[in-house]
Amino acid sequence: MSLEHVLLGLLRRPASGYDLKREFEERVGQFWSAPLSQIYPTLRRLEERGLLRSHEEPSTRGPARRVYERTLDGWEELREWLESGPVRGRERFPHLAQLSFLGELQSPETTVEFLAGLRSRWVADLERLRKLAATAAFHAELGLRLRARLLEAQLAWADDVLQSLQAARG
Amino acid sequence: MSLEHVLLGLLRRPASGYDLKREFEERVGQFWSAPLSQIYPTLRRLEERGLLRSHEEPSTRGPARRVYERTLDGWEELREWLESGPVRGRERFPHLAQLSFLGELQSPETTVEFLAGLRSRWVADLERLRKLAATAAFHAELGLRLRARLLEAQLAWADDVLQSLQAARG
DNA sequence: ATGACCATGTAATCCGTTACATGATTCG
DNA sequence: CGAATCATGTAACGGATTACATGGTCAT
Repeated sequence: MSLEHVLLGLLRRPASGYDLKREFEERVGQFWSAPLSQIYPTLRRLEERGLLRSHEEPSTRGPARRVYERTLDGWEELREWLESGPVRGRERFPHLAQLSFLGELQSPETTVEFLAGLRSRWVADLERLRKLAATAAFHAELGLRLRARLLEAQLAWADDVLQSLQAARG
Repeated sequence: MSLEHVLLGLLRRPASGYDLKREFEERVGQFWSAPLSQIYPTLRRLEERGLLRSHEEPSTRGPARRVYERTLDGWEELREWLESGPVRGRERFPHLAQLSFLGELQSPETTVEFLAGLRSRWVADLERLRKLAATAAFHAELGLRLRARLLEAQLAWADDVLQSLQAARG
């Protein structure tokens, strides 16, 4: 499983499940996310397997915090994962599947609207990203730069297609 | 669920589960896939819900084929899905998560190897894609063109990063 | 007092993958 | 005879999402 590895990766310093949820969004939010209801049990499992250890700490407000840290075995596991080369991800792009069926609707306006919707979403994403990218460490920044390039490529494609659709209609 | 919608979308003409598996690879293989073991029960469920209907047909070889086709309700469901605008996909890019942790290894060679691995994978993907793109209908071709652009952007990024890493090491 | 934030979790359900099981036909 | 292709499915497991449940603190 990758979530386990991602959690190990995020645990550079001791942190609670709640902390990790935030770290998640800050450090890998652009390419991964998980709800607390998945994080908590996963941390437990990692502890059972000896890859993490934990202790309770009082909280300034709210219930006691269970703070996790990597064990040596946990670090080993992470290192192996990182050294095993890039994980092959089977990505799903449901919107592209939609696009390939839109022809059946015989409605150019719907296709145009659809593309315009994608486009404006990507513009918003790119904007958010640019704000993030200002403050980021090297390895983290690599991922953000890629995300930016991908979004730019997507925008170029959308513009392209929209133009050719409009040209076809006159 | 999107798999249900994708199956509805693929069913332009009556087809068996086995047929659909192929259609899948031909028409949306670049952005979606599903094993037969998921396709069969899903078709059943769609039939129970009245979105598909089926009948058996003898096969030239092998067991009888169960051939499905969309009902009016099925077509309605598909149309609504397509008209509801682009599906927001929560994409996971485990390799980018890996990348953001690689810094902790303090080993530039590992990072370089990692990137080189990604790069060569993408080169292979792009090559396969170019062969496909020669023969494709308009709406299908849109998706392939986007895929190509994305792969190109990824390659440009990889080259960029590799170069700057090598420059940093001299 | 109301709502946001801190902090933990369980349960139900769904989606997806892998493994297993079966058997006929055709081509080399 | 063996491998590939046609054709169907079930079962077990694992991963992810959504809903549910609880309760304290702090700022307005």
